[in-house]
Amino acid sequence: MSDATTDARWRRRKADRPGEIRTAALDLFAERGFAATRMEDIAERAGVTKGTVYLYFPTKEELFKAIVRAELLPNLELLEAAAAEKVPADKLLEKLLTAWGTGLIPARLALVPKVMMAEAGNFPELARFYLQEVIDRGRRVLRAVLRRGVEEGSFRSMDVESVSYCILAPFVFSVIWRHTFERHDMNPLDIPALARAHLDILLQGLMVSPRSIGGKHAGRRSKTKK
Amino acid sequence: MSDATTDARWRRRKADRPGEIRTAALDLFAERGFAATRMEDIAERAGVTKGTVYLYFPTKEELFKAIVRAELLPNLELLEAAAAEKVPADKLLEKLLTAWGTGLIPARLALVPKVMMAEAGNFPELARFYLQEVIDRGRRVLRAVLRRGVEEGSFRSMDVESVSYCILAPFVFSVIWRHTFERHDMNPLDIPALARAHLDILLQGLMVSPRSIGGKHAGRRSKTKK
Amino acid sequence: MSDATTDARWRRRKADRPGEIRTAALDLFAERGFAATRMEDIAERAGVTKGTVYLYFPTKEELFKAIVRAELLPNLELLEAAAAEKVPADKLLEKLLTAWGTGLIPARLALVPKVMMAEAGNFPELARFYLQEVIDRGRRVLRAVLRRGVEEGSFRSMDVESVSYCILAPFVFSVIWRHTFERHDMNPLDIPALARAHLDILLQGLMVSPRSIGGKHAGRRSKTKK
Amino acid sequence: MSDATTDARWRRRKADRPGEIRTAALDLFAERGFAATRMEDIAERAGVTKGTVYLYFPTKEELFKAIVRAELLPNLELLEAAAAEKVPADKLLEKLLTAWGTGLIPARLALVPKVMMAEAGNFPELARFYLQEVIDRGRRVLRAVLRRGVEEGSFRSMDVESVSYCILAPFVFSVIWRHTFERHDMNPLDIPALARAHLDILLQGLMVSPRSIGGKHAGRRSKTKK
DNA sequence: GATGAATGAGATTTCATTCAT
DNA sequence: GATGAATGAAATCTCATTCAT
Repeated sequence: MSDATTDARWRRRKADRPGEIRTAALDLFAERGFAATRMEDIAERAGVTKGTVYLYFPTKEELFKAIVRAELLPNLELLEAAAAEKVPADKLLEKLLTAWGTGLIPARLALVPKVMMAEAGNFPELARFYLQEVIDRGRRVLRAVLRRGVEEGSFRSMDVESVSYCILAPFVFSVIWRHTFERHDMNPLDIPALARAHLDILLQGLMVSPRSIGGKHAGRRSKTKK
Repeated sequence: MSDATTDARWRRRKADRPGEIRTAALDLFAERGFAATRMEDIAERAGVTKGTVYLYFPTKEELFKAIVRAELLPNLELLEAAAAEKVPADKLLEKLLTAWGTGLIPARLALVPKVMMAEAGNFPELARFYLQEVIDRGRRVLRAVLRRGVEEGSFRSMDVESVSYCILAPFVFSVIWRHTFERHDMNPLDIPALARAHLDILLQGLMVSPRSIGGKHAGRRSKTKK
Repeated sequence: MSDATTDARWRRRKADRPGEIRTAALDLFAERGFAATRMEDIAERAGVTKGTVYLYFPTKEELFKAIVRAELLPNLELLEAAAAEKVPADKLLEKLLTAWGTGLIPARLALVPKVMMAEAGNFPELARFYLQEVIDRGRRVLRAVLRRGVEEGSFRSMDVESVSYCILAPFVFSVIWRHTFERHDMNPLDIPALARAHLDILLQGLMVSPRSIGGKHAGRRSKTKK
Repeated sequence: MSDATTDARWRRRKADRPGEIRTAALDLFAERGFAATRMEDIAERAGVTKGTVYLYFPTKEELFKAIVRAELLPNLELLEAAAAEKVPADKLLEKLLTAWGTGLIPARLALVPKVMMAEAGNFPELARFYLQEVIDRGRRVLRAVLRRGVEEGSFRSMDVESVSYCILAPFVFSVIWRHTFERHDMNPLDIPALARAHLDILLQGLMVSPRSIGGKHAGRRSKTKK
């Protein structure tokens, strides 16, 4: 409207408009859901006007799909990197969970899954696509690590399919938690502690010869045993 | 319009309309989300018309709140029952996970949490209410069991707060999974197997002297150890 | 609808349902308007249920028309009585205004006009009907009185048409006032005082030889005059 | 849809949309009442579509309130102007009534009061607001004029409160009349004649030494007296 | 006669989308 | 490229009316 506005909108001319819009939209979709998020809200958070969003994305649905597609790559790269590591399986598991616990894995990474969980019913194709391109691929990596651990003799024999879910579950859980209840919770989730506890249980529960890991509560077995 | 239709609408008068509507609505909310569910769809699934829904629930929001409130009681009763059991902590844990794995805990119980996860951002008060009345209470029960297990000498010392989340996570995870990806998944989640694997890992991971449990893959430690 | 015999039989045993419903409806129509009044509100105020209203009046519109028709008779009777009086015109005018000021003319009588004023646009035929059967007839009576007064030599020559409106206006005005603003007004309309003032002005303003009337402020002319 | 339509809807962009919508709405509210007027009708009369109305007014109720607020200023300005005149009270009264009679006071001014009378029951706060900001203020001006007339010696002693109502009544009455019955009436209200008759009665009725005013029927007292 | 659960047409309101500027 | 006024389809919600009991 005013000159100031006009100036402002040109000030960031070089900025990545589509990226900014996707980011704004993803945040809002995660917070309110796809249907409850208005295009105008997305535009506002991205610092543009409604019309501009349509300049880059023909429909709200396409915007959503673009987000999922755009977030796909970082996910896959992370998976690729994880699979490439050539260390013993138990060390790899420890590394992954530690990366999660110490915040090396960015929390934003989980926003698409969070939205996906709520909207899979309304976007079946997208859900199928996501399931195959990200989730199944991730599970395959995880199953391979577990199988390698068994072959290496460090892990007990196990139902790798089910165990892979057990390993993923607390991660998925924590993601949802942070985006749903944390804001209202008195005692917010202590992710590092959760990661430590999870790792401890897993190593104790999966390894043939459990070994102690560092931490407040972990690895006291010998002591306790008397 | 036709006689048949006219007859039909008066035939089932004595039925529990509010209950039927709540059930239909909860199913749809879980499937599509709150905003994406039309009142008319709810009515249709409940076998009534739009107007009838408004006869019992003044707004869509109130319908949602009524659902949460109505589903509260069964949840709390289940919790109460779980807490009342006077058996060793590890037996109790086993019992709970077996109940889940064998379908004794109805899957519908988890629909409200599923919807809550998607809608907490839009219904902050309700989220807070649910968090306190169901989730916090459930966590307290679980923590008490874990603490008792430690005191009884069967569980290792642990960070009960974090461990309680690790125990809950696969349950929550499976709930979400079934309502989001299962329909598109080639290999649907094997809940009994997941429950067994989870129990195995937990007992191995938490107990001072792990004991064998029945199952395809579980409890081979002693053999292997040797 | 049903035969007179049936009506009569019930009238003795039970209350006059149609009358009660009309009364309740008229009150609400005057308070909120026709469109803003719900059939259920009418039923409730009449102490019956929705269905019962439809037992006596096929539609909301017919209920309104029935009210207008039912209130017609008392109005006409009042007019007839007024016209029948064989007294000098100025005495008659005084009598009428005194009747109004002292509450001899029931306030309810004006509810239909009040509603009519708001709804004439939506019920053109009814408005026309009311205009002819009540209003025009009333004006004719009033004009006759004025004309007689001029002929009798007590009133000045005048535009009887316009003067008849001037006489009616404060009455109509007070009716509306009471049903719109009085509830919110600090100084509610003092009808007796208004009637006295109106009469004073009229007699002073219309008569050839004005005469004093009783009252706080009225009839001080002679004194003031010197 | 068609090209012509598409063109048309962008053609008059610069027009004062809110004002046009308020004007259209006020006309319809006065004609049919608030509840009986559909937003779509308002839009149509304003030459826009439903959605556009909501672009400027969040709800139908707010539109009504905006109308009342917007019409407030012209009313108050008129009052201010009336009060500012420094002429003898009887001259002022004459001037006012003549202004009304000759159409110098626009009839639209009375639309809000007309609607207010029908809707006061549904908008109590607005009624109270209007009563205080317009009506009470208007009455105060009128009472001051009357009191000044008494002090100046031109008016008889009187109950200024009641007399102020008597003066207002025919004006209010005529407004309602025109918007309710005139369309169905064979003999439409002759406002100039009504204003003349009213002024004649008032001057004769209120002044200590009545003076003749020009007009067909007025001021024949001396002749008649004879 | 009386009831009130159920209906569905129609109102208000929302918001994704369009397009002249 | 960017804007935002305008649109209209589709949602929520209301309520006059029906009819089995």
